[in-house]
Amino acid sequence: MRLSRYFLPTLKETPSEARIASHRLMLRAGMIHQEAAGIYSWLPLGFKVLQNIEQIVREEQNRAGAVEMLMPTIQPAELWRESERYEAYGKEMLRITDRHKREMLYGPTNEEMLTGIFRSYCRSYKELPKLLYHIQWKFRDEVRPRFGVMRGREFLMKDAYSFDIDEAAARKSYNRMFIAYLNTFARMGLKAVPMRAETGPIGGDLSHEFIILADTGESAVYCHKDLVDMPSPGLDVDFEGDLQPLVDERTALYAATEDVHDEDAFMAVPEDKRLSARGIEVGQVFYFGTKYSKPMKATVALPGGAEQAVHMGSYGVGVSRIAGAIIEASHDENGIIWPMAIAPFKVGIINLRQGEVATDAACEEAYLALVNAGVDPLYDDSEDRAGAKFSRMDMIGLPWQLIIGPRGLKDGLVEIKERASGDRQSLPLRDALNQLQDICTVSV
RNA sequence: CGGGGAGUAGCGCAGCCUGGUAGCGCAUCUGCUUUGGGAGCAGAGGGUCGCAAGUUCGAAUCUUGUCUCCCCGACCA
Repeated sequence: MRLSRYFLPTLKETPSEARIASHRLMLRAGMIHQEAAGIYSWLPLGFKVLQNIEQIVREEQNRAGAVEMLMPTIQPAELWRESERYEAYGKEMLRITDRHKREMLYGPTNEEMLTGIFRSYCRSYKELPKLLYHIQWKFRDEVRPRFGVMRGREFLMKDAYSFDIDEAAARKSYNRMFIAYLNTFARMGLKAVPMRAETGPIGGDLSHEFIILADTGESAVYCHKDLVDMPSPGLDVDFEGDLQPLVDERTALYAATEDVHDEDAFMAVPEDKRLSARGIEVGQVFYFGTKYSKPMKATVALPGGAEQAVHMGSYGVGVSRIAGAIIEASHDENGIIWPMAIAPFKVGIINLRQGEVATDAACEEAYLALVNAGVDPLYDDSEDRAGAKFSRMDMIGLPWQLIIGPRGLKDGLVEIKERASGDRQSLPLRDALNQLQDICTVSV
């Protein structure tokens, strides 16, 4: 993509309303545009990031055996009356009345809706288990939205729902999602620690939150240090096999959010292994048994003919929130530092002297070569001065920069700069292109 | 929802106390010079001062109401 054709409205000055790094940088890098408190448009650069996150989530859900579908944003109130959550949910639920005076709502979550779908079609234990998910916008009318997309009112979320015959079977579904989440976050370059958590308004008695450690985290968390660097299970996990040992390995050590923190248990952790920090929740898994299936009569026939309410779980990943969370976990004073898997473009080409024949030609050659290699670089072909281009490229955080100017070309050289380390090397254009192609092909 | 703060040019702000034809920096446009870390000089364009009432000869400025945004807390993915 040529910058001159792109829509990248970067800001030199920081909008006054943004207080934390990710919010500031998302506004400055032209990723998002605020429409109202907690409601944002996703501009092209931000949208690419969002899609990259979404795609990784989708691939890992599919790998774990979940099946994608799509439910609407608007739901009828009746469904929520059945579970008695229509009144219980309170003002966080955005309620809408249509032209026929029917009560509707903008969905804050979809347990009721999918339970409704399930009971319409599934009558026998033979149809279990089922594990379905969708990626959809949701709305919770937070009293006080803040931190940009990390705590917006409208947010993009992946939520999966499992239906099983009993608790033992439900736990297997729970484990699938648990393992899938570890791989999902690892692929995004995040170190997410599963921690025991409160079940909240969704209800149930088994739940883990997946937490990214960051100084600006929303809540205090406590865990055993070894959990932070424990490697992810890996993409070759056999989801049809027994996942319990993998889950046990990660739940044996102490890890809890402040809501369920047990100081005595934490003190049992060796002192040099105790980690108390702040964290950002990027995912949560719940098992809640028959909380919805019972009142909503989602039952199946057992082999003997008796009716049994299905055991359910739900599993969320905050897709839009992760965009902010990654920046919180990965930035410096110059701007964002995208992990390779999430970066909106993997390579940025900087033309240091737009209009100078040899420089333009070299940039053009580099651009076309990378495009043809499937790399999708962002080529800064603007008339801006070198300094402005360096600053902007650093701010938007593309992992690799290819810097081409007359000074280097005189000796037949260009520069490659790695955003994360700041390391630069001078080399012939051919070599630079080969190197960038290798890097981008291997890690994608 | 309790407490606090702010709405003046695209962005960041001053002016308000003490009413009298609306300003600064950045950005934008034009010209010249410059050209490897957010350039310099000269010139230009752009605002019914959130909205609505009221006081006054006269309101960005004073009064009342209202809307929106932000911060702290409670709540939450």
